[in-house]
Amino acid sequence: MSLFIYNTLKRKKEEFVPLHDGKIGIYVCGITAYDRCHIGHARSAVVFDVIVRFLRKSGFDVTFVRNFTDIDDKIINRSNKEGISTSELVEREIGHFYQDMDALGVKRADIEPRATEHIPEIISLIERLVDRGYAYEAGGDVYFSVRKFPNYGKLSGRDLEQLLAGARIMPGEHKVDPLDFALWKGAKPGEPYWESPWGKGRPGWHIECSAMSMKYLGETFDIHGGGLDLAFPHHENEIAQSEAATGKQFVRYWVHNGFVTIKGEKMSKSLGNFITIKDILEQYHPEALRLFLLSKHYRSPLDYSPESLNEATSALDRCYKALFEAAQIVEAPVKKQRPLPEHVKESAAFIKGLEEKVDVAMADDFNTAKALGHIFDAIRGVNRILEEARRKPSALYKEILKDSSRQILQAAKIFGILTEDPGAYIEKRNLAALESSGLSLKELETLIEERNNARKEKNWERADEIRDSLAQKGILLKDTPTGTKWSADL
RNA sequence: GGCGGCGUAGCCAAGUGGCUAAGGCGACGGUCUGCAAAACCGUUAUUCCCCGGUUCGAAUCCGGGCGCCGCCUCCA
Repeated sequence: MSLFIYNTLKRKKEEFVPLHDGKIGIYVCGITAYDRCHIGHARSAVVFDVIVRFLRKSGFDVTFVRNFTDIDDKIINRSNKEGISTSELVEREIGHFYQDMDALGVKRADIEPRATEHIPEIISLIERLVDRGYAYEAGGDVYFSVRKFPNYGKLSGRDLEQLLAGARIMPGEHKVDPLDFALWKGAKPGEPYWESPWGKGRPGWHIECSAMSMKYLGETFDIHGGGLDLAFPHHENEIAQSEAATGKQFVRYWVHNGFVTIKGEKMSKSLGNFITIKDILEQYHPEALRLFLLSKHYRSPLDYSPESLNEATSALDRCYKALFEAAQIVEAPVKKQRPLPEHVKESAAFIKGLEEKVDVAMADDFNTAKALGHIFDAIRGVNRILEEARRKPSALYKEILKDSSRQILQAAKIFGILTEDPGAYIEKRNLAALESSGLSLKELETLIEERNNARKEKNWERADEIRDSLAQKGILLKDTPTGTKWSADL
């Protein structure tokens, strides 16, 4: 199956053909480790996590690199403010990052390089640029001469004159042209520094990604990703530096994810309107967050609200409930071998084709929203089969439900959802509801018994009273042929 | 101001020239139930921001409006 990817460089969807047959190198800009990650970071992480999973499943041998920026102005400022070293701050925040990602089920990249561990590579890349006349030293800094690189602006669609209007030289900078950007920054007193041919200093932000991506993936590689806000200037500068140094195309496909917004505005540290991953996960299941993040195409803006997470939670519950019910049927002893009705066979046949449908959707520029739609269709299919299985039990349902569940789980894998045991998921929700209701299990069971006695005596008033008061506490009662069941208000 | 994107049901959202405009959340009616809940079935956009054009045919292409958002400074 051909894979189509929207390439920011070309501003259109195009067929993806890897540089080396069957192999893909992908580099994604990671975080600057100075603060907790918010939902915007989660989106980028989850989107590329899913993309990498899909590429691997499609048979590609993927090398996935995601960096940590562990030295820059924000890190220095923050560590000064907190009175700790930059490395203490960075270690702490990378620890937080891993906590969040592990909770979210975002897999580690194959290589997770840090800028400070690649100073020699960075220096040699800068030297190459100086040698080729694209960079110059000034006052202990080294700058890239934007005007010497003719293709500058090709990614973000800007020309130099426009850029010049907004560009300026800040105090303390030594650049010759306002358009130029720093490759190396001379150390100010008290700042961390490394020795270099230009004296003590540290790398600029953009150069680390060029140096590290080319080190691990080669001077030309397939996919470079990141948030849309990185397209300019970060990625534009990466292209300029890398291509000026090598004379070769740097990246073949640029992939940018859209922002998470809140009330229609971009969520960002500077606007202060962000919600951290940690905060979200205290209230919602990690898979509900993944479902929310994947519910819209990765390039579009995605608006966060508590309601949207509640919706995602309801949708997730629906899936787990169906899978749980299916597992119950699979385990229940049934002797009858009634033949299966036609519509059950149709549902099962649809579910058999699920993985292929999901793959087709994903191969079209990673259309997760469409793919998830197919998964929900399949869940409805399972519920249809269950409906029939409850009405007219037959041992034949066991196999068909087992198969259907397996296919759904298989298809859901690349999204990192439905990874829990359905029984455990529901149990967890139920216990949480019980706890927040303030009742003990014993008290709840006593109430259920009392209600059932009332029902036997047709004392509906008392029975409903008990049910209503439990409902107010978030516990639902369900009278089934096999007795009264209680559950969280799913 | 320059560049880019978006506007599909009550809400979220897929669909980029032609089969019944996916799916989720919600609402309403039915089946089930003592009544409920869950699940299933049905209803919920004769129409895709507005106006004009191209075409046998447009949500989808083109032109013009209106509205929203992003980038142009650190940002996933």
